[in-house]
Amino acid sequence: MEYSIKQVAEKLNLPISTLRYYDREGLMPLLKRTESGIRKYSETDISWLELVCCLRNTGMPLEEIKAFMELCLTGSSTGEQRKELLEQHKAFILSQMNMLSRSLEMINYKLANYNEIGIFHII
Amino acid sequence: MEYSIKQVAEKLNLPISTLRYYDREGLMPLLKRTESGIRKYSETDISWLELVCCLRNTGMPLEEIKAFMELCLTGSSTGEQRKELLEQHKAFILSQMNMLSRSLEMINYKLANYNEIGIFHII
DNA sequence: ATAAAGGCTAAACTTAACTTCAGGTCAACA
DNA sequence: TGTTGACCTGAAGTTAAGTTTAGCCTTTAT
Repeated sequence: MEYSIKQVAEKLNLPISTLRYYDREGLMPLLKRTESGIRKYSETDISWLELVCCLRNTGMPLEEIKAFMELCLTGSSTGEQRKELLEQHKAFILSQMNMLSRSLEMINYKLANYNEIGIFHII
Repeated sequence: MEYSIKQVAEKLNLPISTLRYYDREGLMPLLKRTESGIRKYSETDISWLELVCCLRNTGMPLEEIKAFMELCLTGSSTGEQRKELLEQHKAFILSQMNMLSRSLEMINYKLANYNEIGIFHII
């Protein structure tokens, strides 16, 4: 099954302009076109895009995602490097989660103050 | 106790340029200066900055932080609004954490594949 | 008294990640 | 056959959040 850019945009909830941008930036090296130049996304393209979104949403820069992709394209010899890259990003995500929960604590503390009658000091 | 911009930068681990930028953007309305115009940060300024960093690190735009600050300055009548704003941001943080843990799962799944001998397919 | 270290400003520059625009092509259907 | 809707490109514009630069002033230590 193949999908038009519009269908992919709806499926992944991304703007069409972003899909074109990712392609332009070389993040979709396997993406095929019709003779007349229209993009046709395969299931594999979509899986790859899902991974791109996952990495992007968790703060990996497109440059790095591209580097990862290039490792994938190079073949099985890069397995260790790819693993290393994902491990690093995993550590990054864990530290993000950590920061979020510390911030959450701070905010809960503020909110608790707001709930005590009359405690509305500055900050 | 009062602090110079350099001391604050070290304490909060922020570049001096960022501290000046925050001030320039109106995020430090209570910040005092010496006669000759040098910033002197009070303990309160530092607490406020810590909150700013907490909100900023968790994805709140400076514009919104500023809006929150202005509510704080307006006084106790804005208690409900401030509470509402923090509650919303709390919900945002929770959804962030959610996304991070879903992404973590995906990455763990990829990593598990890398650990199985010979499974180094594309993507 | 003077030099070094630290402070100040306004304005320009940077970066990532998109989005918008202008102008053109393609495909399907009434 | 023509018009409508979806697609294309290259180039320019946008936005947030800073950073850098240039030129100048102040404070402190020698």
